[in-house]
Amino acid sequence: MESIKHRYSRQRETILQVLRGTLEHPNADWIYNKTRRIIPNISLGTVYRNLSQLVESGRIIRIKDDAVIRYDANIKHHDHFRCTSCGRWYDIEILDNTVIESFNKKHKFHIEAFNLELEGVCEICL
Amino acid sequence: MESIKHRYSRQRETILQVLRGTLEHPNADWIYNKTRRIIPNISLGTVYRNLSQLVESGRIIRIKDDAVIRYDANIKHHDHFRCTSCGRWYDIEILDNTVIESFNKKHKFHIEAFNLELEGVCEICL
DNA sequence: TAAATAACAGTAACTATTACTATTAGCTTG
DNA sequence: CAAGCTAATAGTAATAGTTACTGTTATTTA
Repeated sequence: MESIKHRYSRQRETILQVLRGTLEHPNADWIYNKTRRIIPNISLGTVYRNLSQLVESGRIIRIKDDAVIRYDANIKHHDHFRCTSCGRWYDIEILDNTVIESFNKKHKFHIEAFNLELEGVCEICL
Repeated sequence: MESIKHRYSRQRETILQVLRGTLEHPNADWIYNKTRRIIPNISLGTVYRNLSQLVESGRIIRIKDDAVIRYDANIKHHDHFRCTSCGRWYDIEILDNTVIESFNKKHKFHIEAFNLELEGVCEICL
């Protein structure tokens, strides 16, 4: 990762700071609106392009809602839990590499990445 | 599940047969085109509506690509693996309920559903 | 400090999905 | 089994999220 040559841009760094400054798992539009408070004339296209670049360079990760793509600045492996009652997203830990490695040993697949999404009811709502 | 009252419709049953007849994990548009060979004037909206109903009633499941929703007629729990080289989707088994149950015991979350997606390189491509 | 070009803002286009409307066709009940 | 109720339909318009395009700006490098 991070092999692609990217020039510095204030827009990209601001987007990253915005995302690092929240525990929500926002989508592009949320990030766009927050970033606009800092760079009022930033364009939505710039947000999308930079989010993709940040994913590409491994500085953030993508998570997938039913339809919308959401982002997370926490790049160490973790799983995601969505509360069906309040809609919050949580970072949780269930899967680790050992599960994957043992699968790789048994089969002729080579697993490079995995994404686990859970849903149910969170502690607050219970 | 299957508590909702649905009238019979040839369109819905045909869609289900089309999906049961493939091991691909097609999206709505693919299903629409296949179904059109049987019911030429079926509408895309009908396909979407029925896919949602079939999910609702537990006869099929949804899986999520980066952007597009895909469907699977195999409703027994399994995980999905996508080959980054050829793009194929595979049904595989890694997670089972015991992993989830043990998590539920340790935490105050109540997990109701989970979806694991993996990517890497498949046997054929290796 | 000038040339090369990545990144930008602004906007148009695209794609997947949902909503709307008038019509058709399963189901229920007298 | 015919009449009435309304789910489901076809066809189309609208929406939302995302990507592509264009002329301009700004970072890098030599």
